[in-house]
Amino acid sequence: MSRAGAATRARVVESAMERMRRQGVGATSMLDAIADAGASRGSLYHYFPGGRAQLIEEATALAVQEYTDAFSLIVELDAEQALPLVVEYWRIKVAESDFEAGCAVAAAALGGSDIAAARAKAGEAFTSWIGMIEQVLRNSGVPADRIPSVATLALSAIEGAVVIGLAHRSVEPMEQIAVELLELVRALRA
Amino acid sequence: MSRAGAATRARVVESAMERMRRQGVGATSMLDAIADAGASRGSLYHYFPGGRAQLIEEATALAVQEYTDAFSLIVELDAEQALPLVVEYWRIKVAESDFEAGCAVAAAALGGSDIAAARAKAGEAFTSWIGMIEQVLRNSGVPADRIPSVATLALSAIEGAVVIGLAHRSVEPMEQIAVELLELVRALRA
DNA sequence: GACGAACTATGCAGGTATGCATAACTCTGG
DNA sequence: CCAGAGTTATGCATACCTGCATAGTTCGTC
Repeated sequence: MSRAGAATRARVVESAMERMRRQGVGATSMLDAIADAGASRGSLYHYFPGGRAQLIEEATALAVQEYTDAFSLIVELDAEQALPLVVEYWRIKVAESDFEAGCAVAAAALGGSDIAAARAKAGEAFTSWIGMIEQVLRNSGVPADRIPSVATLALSAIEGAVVIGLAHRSVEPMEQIAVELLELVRALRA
Repeated sequence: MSRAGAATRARVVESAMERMRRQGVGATSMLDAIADAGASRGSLYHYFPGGRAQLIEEATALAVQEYTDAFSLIVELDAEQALPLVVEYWRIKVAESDFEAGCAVAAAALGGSDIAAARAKAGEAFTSWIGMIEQVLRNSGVPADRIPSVATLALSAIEGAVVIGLAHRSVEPMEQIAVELLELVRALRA
């Protein structure tokens, strides 16, 4: 994988991630991924000797990294600043897909008992994101004993609002939970 | 479909719903469903002339009805009584599958653009459930202007907590959001 | 008990997915 | 220029799924 190969490989993984967002893990095939990426079938077992399971796992890892990068800055902020950023991110991402694509990590979490490795990666990502939200809550003066449960509530609400938003073809759920989560933090502020 | 047929047909739909909960829509095949239900392939196009799309749609509708029935009583209750019931329902349902099966309606919402009909049904169900939660909030003395957004927050958090709980193989997310949602309603009570 | 409808069982065609093998091409370094 | 690793192209075996057709069976009704 000297030069061109790396780009092709990355495109295949990205295509798989996109398919997962739109159709879920179960309906995401390797042939779809290479077709979207404009790669040939020969590339598949060259780059992914572990077969489909490896591709799905890498697509999940890519999604985790993409979202984590996008949100890495929030740990410096308080809830008043961070929450609108996160909600706006998902608002745009869901809307620009015309309400066809959600969160690839949630898709991995809901996949079958094949792809157990990808599901485990999704779990680790959720833990990490809850940790980041806890930092935001600390920055916001939320009492320490409430921080873990409020952080879990926030992440759950965001993931759930994306699902409901897709079904409703609307960003309203995301906007509503943003308002309420913010009000909650304000009420808890010491 | 005089007598035996109705039971067989119902078993097939239920098997499809269960597969959706465990593997998502995309990985749920008609052959899986009849295998689980102990039916023969001949039954398929006899009962479901609309093919796979019809089966998925009916499985989604069955899930909607099952959950709606289970929660129909909460509209008489206040949040203090209703929230533990709903969370306990999902806590048990997820745990008894050994963290393999989530919400079939969420699975339908995250399915591909085939099964658009099932996705629409999921959207209607979410709307209906938000309405039921709104009634609970009215019963609990929550200010009227906050009721829609708090209801959306509650449903989003429940759906999201199920997803995260599956990934973590834990019921803790569900328990944590229950605590926080209850605290939120208490703080809002007039 | 016989008829007819509902139901079940099984086979086939077409399409597609995975996993692998083999061959051809490309690009780099010597 | 050329040797060789890296990369791409293509074909094949196997298996699965859908959709349909056809035949056999069971059951209620008359």
